[in-house]
Amino acid sequence: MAATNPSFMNGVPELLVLRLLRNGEMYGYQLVQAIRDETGEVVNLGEGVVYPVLHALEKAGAIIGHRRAVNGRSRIYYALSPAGVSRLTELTDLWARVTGAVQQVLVGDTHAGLV
Amino acid sequence: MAATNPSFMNGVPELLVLRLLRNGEMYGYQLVQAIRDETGEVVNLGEGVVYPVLHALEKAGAIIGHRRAVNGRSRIYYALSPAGVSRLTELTDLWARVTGAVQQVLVGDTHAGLV
DNA sequence: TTGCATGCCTTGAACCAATAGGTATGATAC
DNA sequence: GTATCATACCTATTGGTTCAAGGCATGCAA
Repeated sequence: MAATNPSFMNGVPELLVLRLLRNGEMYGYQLVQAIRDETGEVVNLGEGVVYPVLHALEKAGAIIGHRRAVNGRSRIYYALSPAGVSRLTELTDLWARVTGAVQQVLVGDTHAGLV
Repeated sequence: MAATNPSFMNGVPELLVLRLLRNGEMYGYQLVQAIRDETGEVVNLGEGVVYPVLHALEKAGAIIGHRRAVNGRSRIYYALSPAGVSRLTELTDLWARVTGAVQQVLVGDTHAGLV
């Protein structure tokens, strides 16, 4: 029973970060705000969530960070690698499968449909 | 990185159990199979997941268990309580909000729509 | 010079699914 | 008759992930 974010968040931060980076490189602080804004404040990830995700993704080779100075500020811009693209595809697919399966139960379609 | 079930499972077991019980009382072993069958085997929860969920829900007053003997077998049938019904409503709502928000990012609708 | 927004980061606790066990009964197969 | 399987219940432990709560530094405005 989290006060800030509802449950159902497992794996969502990674998916959202990858998806947003597909539109072009972004830096951590910017991702935090983009996620808050684009979800209409339904999902509000703290920096303590986003930065570890970025570091894990970079370590896994899914994204690549470049330090750059903008207006005297130091930012780390992250870009998707080919591995990151396929990871995104994989996660998007998984997301569709799981949400679809749950939705099926919620709607109450009592049939074991093939594929 | 779970080997069996994909990620995105946070809170899902509780939601599925509550939803299935809305159709009428069921027992643990039966719930395990129903979840596997009705999701087309996309979601496959072990008994080690379902039983703790049932115990937690009963402790919270969301469901009520009755031990009953059927064919010489002892089963504990669980039924939704009024508290369980509102918990189900709450979770269903949350599920819709979160999946909707994520979907919005996945599709790439860059607008902060109200409500 | 005080405060605030930006921008990066880590640590600790808490939660929850998943694994891997364990017990016991009835039915079926050898 | 006894070994095995499906049924039916249960718990302890592990591991992964989110989250809160900090800390550090810079630029700009009051």
